[in-house]
Amino acid sequence: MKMVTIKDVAARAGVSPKTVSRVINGEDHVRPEIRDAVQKVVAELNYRPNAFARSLSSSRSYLLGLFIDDPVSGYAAEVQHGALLRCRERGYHLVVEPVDLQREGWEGHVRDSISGLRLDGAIIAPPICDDAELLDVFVRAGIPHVLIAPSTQPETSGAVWMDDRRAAQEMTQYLLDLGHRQVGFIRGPLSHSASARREQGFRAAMAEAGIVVDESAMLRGDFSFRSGLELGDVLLELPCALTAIFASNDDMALGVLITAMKRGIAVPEQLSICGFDDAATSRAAWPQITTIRQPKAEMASAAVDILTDPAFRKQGADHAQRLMLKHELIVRGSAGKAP
Amino acid sequence: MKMVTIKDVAARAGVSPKTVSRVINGEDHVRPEIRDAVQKVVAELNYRPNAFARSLSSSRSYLLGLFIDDPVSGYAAEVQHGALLRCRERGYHLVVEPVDLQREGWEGHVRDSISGLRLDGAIIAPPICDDAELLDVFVRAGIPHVLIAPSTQPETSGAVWMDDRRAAQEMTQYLLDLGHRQVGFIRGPLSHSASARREQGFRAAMAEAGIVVDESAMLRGDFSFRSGLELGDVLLELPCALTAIFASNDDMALGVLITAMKRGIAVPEQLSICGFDDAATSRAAWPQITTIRQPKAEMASAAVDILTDPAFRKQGADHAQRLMLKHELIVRGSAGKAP
DNA sequence: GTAGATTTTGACAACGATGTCAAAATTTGA
DNA sequence: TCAAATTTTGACATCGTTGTCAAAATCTAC
Repeated sequence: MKMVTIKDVAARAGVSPKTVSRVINGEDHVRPEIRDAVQKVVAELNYRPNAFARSLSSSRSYLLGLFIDDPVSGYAAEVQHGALLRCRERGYHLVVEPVDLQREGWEGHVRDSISGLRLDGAIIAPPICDDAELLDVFVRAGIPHVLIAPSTQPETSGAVWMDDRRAAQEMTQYLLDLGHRQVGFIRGPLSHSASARREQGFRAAMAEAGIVVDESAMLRGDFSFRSGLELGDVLLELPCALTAIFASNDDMALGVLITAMKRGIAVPEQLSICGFDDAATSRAAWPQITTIRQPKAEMASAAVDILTDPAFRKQGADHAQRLMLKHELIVRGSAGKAP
Repeated sequence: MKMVTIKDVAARAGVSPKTVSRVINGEDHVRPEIRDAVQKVVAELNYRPNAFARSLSSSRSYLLGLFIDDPVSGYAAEVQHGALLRCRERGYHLVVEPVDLQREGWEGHVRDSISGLRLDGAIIAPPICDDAELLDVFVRAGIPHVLIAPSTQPETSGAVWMDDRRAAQEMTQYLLDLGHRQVGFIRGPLSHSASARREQGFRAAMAEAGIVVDESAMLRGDFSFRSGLELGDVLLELPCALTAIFASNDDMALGVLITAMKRGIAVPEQLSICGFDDAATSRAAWPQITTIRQPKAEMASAAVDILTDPAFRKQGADHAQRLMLKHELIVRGSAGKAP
């Protein structure tokens, strides 16, 4: 197919290609009447600049990379969507790159994207945003990058996050306010730093209420539905008779819910359950799960904003930017008054 | 950051840039010893070709577009992942483009991707792969494209799909074999062509068994959890006392399941439920939902294969390729013997 | 050993935009 | 009105690769 080039537009508008370029990029120093004329021709010919030529010439790619561990998860999907929409608004495109740190050769893939595609910036999702070796690849390549919900915040990286600790604390407080005193907690995997912060929040709220946490009711899961199923069984066998279980993500909360159902335990009448994430599944269950909404899409859009902000781009990756977004406690049916 | 160019490699290997280019692209006509020498230098310098320069020069972008309606759905995630992995194997990158046909300006966005990024090919997911206007944009642009599970198969488009009709027929037969005679069916939205084929399969199996379908037990949902919830209520009020309900996707099946639970109806003892899709949620519920596994990732990989197949690329989009993949009936706990 | 066929190699010109910088046009100030 | 200051414009080189095509090297057959 014949493509319309900047020359075609220039010829038809009776100006030089450079002038057309100026109009397209909204630069100064173009007389209004010429600007209008050029824009008219652009519209007429339906001209679109060739992204490759532009990138080659300007050494900007208008491409952001989203590096993510498990692109199939609902979490990933929401993050991606948030990033995608904002990219579009900003005239950028998004390239999604799955990174499996367990697999040999991940570094090569990441390098390929950075060097081959000349990414203008990178968004790195949890949990891989906590991997020092991975971050080092970006730092060494001099690519501006923003971490989503990282555990530590390296000087050289931007970051967008929410207060997991505080959110977990609020959720725990919510349970305490409902009269619960025997509360079990299911931690997430060590690889997810957020899960540690959630645990801290839980402990803080309990301590504040003067309740000694029963360590036998603090189990570690792996964020999977199955582990919720299994650990729920363990918790419900406990002699201390829990009246509430707080799982540090929704999939596990769902597992606990199903386990309770199998055992004929009424939720929330006999047992309150709450989760964390506001995953799609938390709404699919019955009763729907009381949980914490993470601003997933918003974190991603914010990351795009940071990376595409002209001011930020100018000063380079030195002034890594940081931003904390708000979470929200979503009350649904799975948690109720203590029996 | 200083980038390594093909010239650097050429200089160090003592050959011309063109020869390096030949080695990199695996072309013929390079003496083995030179090939090896060049490859060694490439490894030493950690050279990666600049994708933009390459694209600009060769008028190939090594970029495929995935055009999708709702990128947040689990379906989308699986399709995307399948495509992503295969793209990587083939040295391609994937750009995901959400397309909202309801929104003014979608055509402009699609055109932007095609023209601006010079996509080498496009994968179009359901349900938008059934929109003639959208397809026309690709056809006119002369972009090879493969439709995933489309309803009709235009001559100018490739397609990858599964046999929805047959799958639904098998599922229905499975219910019939379990002794069910009063079976309700929840259809999908008209916009999803697959849902019509699933309905046909259901009717075919019922007809074959000599059972007259009760039209009042054939309701139309919109593939959402909520509609399963509501229509489940309607079906369970029916005087004909259904012993099984076949929802044409898992989210709706889940809705029916929850409704049954709320009403104290035991699944599968009193009511069998089955779905379609093998969505993540179908495993999260209890009992887990008996369903049809769609080869989502496989369809996407196959689409990538078609688009990146050199033979296909050479002969152009004229020889649109077609491929049907196998589904699988997944027996879980939500369907059992008729009471 | 030589002519001719074949393979291997490299020089050079694209690809389509933007950056640089100097020329042309316009405005300003006296 | 003219010189100087300022704004607007375009010529040209450049980004890093690949396509084209002719030159150089090698092989084949007599």
